[in-house]
Parts: sequence; structure tokens; C-alpha cells
Amino acid sequence: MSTNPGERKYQVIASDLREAIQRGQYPPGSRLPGENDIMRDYQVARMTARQALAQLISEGRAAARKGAGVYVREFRPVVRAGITRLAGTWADGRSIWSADIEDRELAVDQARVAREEPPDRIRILLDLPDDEREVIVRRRRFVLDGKPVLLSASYLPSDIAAGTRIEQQDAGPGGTYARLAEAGHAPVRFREDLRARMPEPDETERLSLPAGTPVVEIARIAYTGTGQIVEVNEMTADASAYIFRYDFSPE
Amino acid sequence: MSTNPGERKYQVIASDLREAIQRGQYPPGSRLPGENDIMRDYQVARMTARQALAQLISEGRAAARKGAGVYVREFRPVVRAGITRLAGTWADGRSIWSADIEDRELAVDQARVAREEPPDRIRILLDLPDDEREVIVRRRRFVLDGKPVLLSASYLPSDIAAGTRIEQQDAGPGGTYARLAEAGHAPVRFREDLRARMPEPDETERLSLPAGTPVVEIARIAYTGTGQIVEVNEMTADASAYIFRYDFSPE
DNA sequence: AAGTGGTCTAGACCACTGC
DNA sequence: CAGTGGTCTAGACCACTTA
Repeated sequence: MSTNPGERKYQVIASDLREAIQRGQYPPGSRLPGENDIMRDYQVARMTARQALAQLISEGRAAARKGAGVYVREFRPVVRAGITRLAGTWADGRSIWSADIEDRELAVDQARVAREEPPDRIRILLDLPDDEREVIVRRRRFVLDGKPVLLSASYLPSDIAAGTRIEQQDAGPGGTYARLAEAGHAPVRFREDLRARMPEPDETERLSLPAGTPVVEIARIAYTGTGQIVEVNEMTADASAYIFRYDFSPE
Repeated sequence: MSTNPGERKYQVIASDLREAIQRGQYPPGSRLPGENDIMRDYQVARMTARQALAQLISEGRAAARKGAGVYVREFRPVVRAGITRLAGTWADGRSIWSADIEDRELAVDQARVAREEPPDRIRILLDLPDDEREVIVRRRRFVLDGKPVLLSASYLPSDIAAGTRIEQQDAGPGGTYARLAEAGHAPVRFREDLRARMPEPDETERLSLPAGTPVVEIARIAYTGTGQIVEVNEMTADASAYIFRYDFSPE
């Protein structure tokens, strides 16, 4: 036990456990001392033991399993390359963080295509005429090793996508972008805006997120050669499942 | 108050407050009902009221100020463009999220340059010979509107940077990359790997992070035309202060 | 059936903020 | 100085997991 007098009890306990985890005393996946263990070892009340564990959980280092115990979390992120076609041509695939190089199975779990009234931000970006009410929305959820990791909603203008294979669940070989190209609206430039934040309650549920796990929100905009926006794709990712990679030259 | 019987008391209270915030009843910066208010209004114990507020705080929606109250958080992120020189040439500056377009003052707050033994991951990336022990490390902290938002540590090989202006706190016009170019090691390609996670306790302190605020970790690698790595820059950003932007073409 | 974490109560003292 | 959030105690009952 640490001997820092000014620190709070629960912080001392949390620090002890944190250091023990980093020492390897509790490897990923292993069980940490529970509330009752801490109450006994440190002579504290239940709420104090809980607060120490809550600290580690909110840091994303541990996860509680009701009725079972508190466990050290494991991380196996995958690399998501923003520019796939460039990857590997001039630099190897190593990541500075431990991550899987080999492709793991990223599969579509749920898919739904519909015509919807878009939110204002989408309407503005797609520069819809005032009399156009609906857009095509392709919603998908992706799973990695059985766990949902990404929610995606792709918005496309009706006058381009309606009645095409883009409105099918399977957009065909090459996906949506290939269909856009065939229709004379090939996207040639992309913008991705990323931000990280804590999840909303419904995102916590749909991504099965443990406490202490942020999400990364990605807004991708696809431009044609004339500068027209033909797709806006809003994604929400389990931050613990992803490393986002961008390769670029300054000119 | 909601009337969902299955939900926990603290969740009902948290949902009420969350919805009131979204309705605009409590605008950003305003004060939320405190523990005592909730105890009275909902007839619950202090710990239950605390748990409801803790829920909103962990979601990043509110922040507690000791002795003052719990307040709705405000967000004013800035856009950080990964490829500055491309920005604006073919797409405008609008972000899908509310963010400042105009440049706000991003200043260096703390700066230190030193020769250090690098961590293994840096040693491997820089491909240092076994007898080379030290690298040049440029550490800086950036502040935005008086609040620290970014920690940066830039690692450069001694055989390139030692004795040059890179070892000065002010690396001169054009910065480190201009000096590298002058020395015949111009970086021509970059890789940025991003991941989001909850902060370590020391990051919470150095970035003055409220609870419920993730950090984004960025590892940038600079390559010369021959594929040699001449700089590794590890950054840690307050996720609530930044939108990360990448523009690219698929070929 | 025993043990675990999740929720909740009803108190207490403290340090800090704001007036 | 009154009010606030932060910490802590000592109980209680519950739903869940594991064996």
C-alpha cells in the first residue's frame, strides 16, 4: 500500500491496483480483487471500495461483470486506414501501438436501406433543393470477432441514388462508390472529420460498450470532380477497437 | 419526471436532466440542480442524487465545481487539419459539427528540448544503431484560450538533429521540418495513427481535463524520400477541444 | 448455495466557493 | 457564513454468476 498521506483512501487503493496491473500482477482478462477483498484488506466501507474500482473502470482499465467480479480489460484494436490504396506502397504496416496487422473479420451485422427525411446538417451539405424532402440512407452495423464496433449511416441524394442498386442492401461489386461512378458521379476527393467523446446511452447499448470507453465519431464527405457532395457518411466507432491511420504527403 | 418503472432511480433522474439539457432548459454554462435539490425533488438519499449527477458527468455533459455546483459543459472545438496545405483548395472550411472556422490562438505554453534515452517503440521506429543511446526530444504543451489542449513530444535521431537549431527551443522559421530539409533529410511523407482513450491521471492533470473527457493520442511519423524515419511525434490531445480533419484522394 | 457487483438509505465531517 | 460538492461509514436488499 502506498504511503501518501494527503491522498484519498479510494485513490490510494486505485493507485495500488493500477500499479499492480502495470506490473503484470493482474494480466489482461484476469480478475481483480473484489469489493469484499478490498473492504477486508484496506478496512474500508463498501462504498469506498466501490469508488476505487469505479476509478479504474472509468479509466477504461477494468470492467465489472455483475455477479462475477471486476476484470482487467483486454485491447485488440484493428487499424482502419483512411487511404487504403496508398497503404503499403511506401511504408510498412507496423503500428506504434500493439495492434493486429492481419485482417480480422469485420462483418456487417445489421443493414437497412430506407428513404428518410435527413437532419438539417445533411440537407445543407448535400445542397438539396427546397422541394426535395427525402434522401437515401444506408444504415449498417459492423461486428469484429462477434462484438459490434461501428455504426454507419450513409446519406445519398435521391436524384442520384433512387432506383439504383444503391437502394439494395447489397450495392454490388465495388459498393456504393462503384455505383456512383457508373452513374457519372464518381467521388474523387474525401474529407474525414473525427472527434472523440463519451457515448450517448443508446450508443452504449448498440455498441455494447463497457464503461470508460469513448467513441470516435467520423463524418466522411465524398466530393465529385466538380466539387459536388454525393455522399455523407456518419460513423460512430468503439474507440477501443480502432486505430485510425492516415498517410499523406504535404503537397 | 419520467414514469418508466423498470429503470433505476438514478437513471430516471439522469434522463430527466439529460432531456432538460437537450431541450435547452439548462443551456451550456448554466447551473444544474445540485445534490440537495435532487434529494428534495425526488425524495432520494444523497448518494442516489450523486450517482445521477455522476452519470451526466461521466458522459461529458456536465462538470462539477467544488463548492459551487454542477454546470452544463460548453464545447468550442477547433479544427486541426492533417494536411494544411490542401485545405481550402477544393473544399470549403465548413465542419459538420459546430466548430470555430477562424483561427483561435493556439500558443506554446511550455517547451523543453533535451537529449534522452528513448522508449523502445521510438528506438525501433527510428532504427537506431545499438551504440546510439540518446535522441533529441522536443516537448511542448499547447494552450487554447488559456486552457492546455495538447501535449507533444517530438523525437529525432541525434546524428541528424544534434548541434543544429533543432536543439534550440525555437527551431527557427519553418520549424523543425525546415531544418531537416536544410540538412538533406526533408520529410516528404507522413503517417498519423490516432486512437482515443480515457486519460491517465497525469494527463488529466497536465491537460486540466474534466471527468468524462477522453484524450486522442496521435503518433505522427515523418519519412524522407528514401523511406527513412526522421521524426516521431507523439501527441496527446484533449478530445473535447479538437476536430481532426483529413482530406485525401483515393489515388 | 455462496459470492459477486448494483442499488439505496441515513447519517457524518470536510474543504471549498460565493456572497 | 451558508451552501456546495467530495469523501466515508455501516448497514440493507436485490439480481446475477458460478459452481
